[in-house]
Amino acid sequence: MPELPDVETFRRRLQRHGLKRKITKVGVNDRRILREVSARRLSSALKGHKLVTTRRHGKHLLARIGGNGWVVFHFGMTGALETGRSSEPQPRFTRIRLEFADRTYLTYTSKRMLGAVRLAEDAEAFIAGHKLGPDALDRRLRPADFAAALAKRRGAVKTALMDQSLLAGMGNIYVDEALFQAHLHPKLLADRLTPKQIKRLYRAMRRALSTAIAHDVGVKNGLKSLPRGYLLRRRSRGAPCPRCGTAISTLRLGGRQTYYCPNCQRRSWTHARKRS
DNA sequence: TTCCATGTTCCGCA
DNA sequence: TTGCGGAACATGGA
Repeated sequence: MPELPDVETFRRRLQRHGLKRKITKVGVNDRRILREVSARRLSSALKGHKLVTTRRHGKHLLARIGGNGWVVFHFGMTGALETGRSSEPQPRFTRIRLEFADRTYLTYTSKRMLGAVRLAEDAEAFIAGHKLGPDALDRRLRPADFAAALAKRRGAVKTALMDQSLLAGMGNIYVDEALFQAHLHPKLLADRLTPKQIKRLYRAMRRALSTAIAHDVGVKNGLKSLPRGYLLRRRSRGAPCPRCGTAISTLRLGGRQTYYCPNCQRRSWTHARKRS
């Protein structure tokens, strides 16, 4: 599930239900999810302390520990953060569980175990160390920065947008949506987009991400709760394009299945450059 | 049973 | 050096 909008939803959940409560117990159900930290060290860093602030950068969620440092969550393809009362059963696939003094809990769940939980001394250093680009929704990211980043890329625009070192937060799903909204073929070359196309893409990307957050896509009905006109509501081959009715096509790009409308997202001359 | 999956990383090749 | 395809990771669900 987790791309930027989902992680933002988890952040808000943590902000609301996980801060300023004393952590009384740290349960590690499966230590394979831990990176560069032992279960014992994670526990001693958290136990007796409170989480005091949250922060999201791309698909990473960071929570500042009252004592010192940060706990950093990455969700892989199937991770989530859930909260509840201690009396309720814990969710399936719980890997890490924090018990709070007010008899509530926070769990990190992950079906496929592709995510990671770690500790970091400093948030900025963590972001820099993991070579993450600017957050895709960061207000400081201006269209000109976006254009400059794309201009440095040789390959397909879709591949560029998925590269977390260029831009943090976009994944397979939302890249498809942004390209669809911007009427751009996924295989257009990033460094050959016109200023107009880049502007369209920038707007479509920001709109798609903030719309998904506003619609609580990470919580409620998932992608089905997006407004009409969104490709993601029916992301399947042969489904009618929500704009023109043409059957949605697929292609494989960067190892991922890519959905697009062959009519709305026609290639133009900007793609025609051949590799030499 | 087989295939696919919203992420990341590493390897080999061109 | 850059970009890309493919595989691996691990496991549930269609």
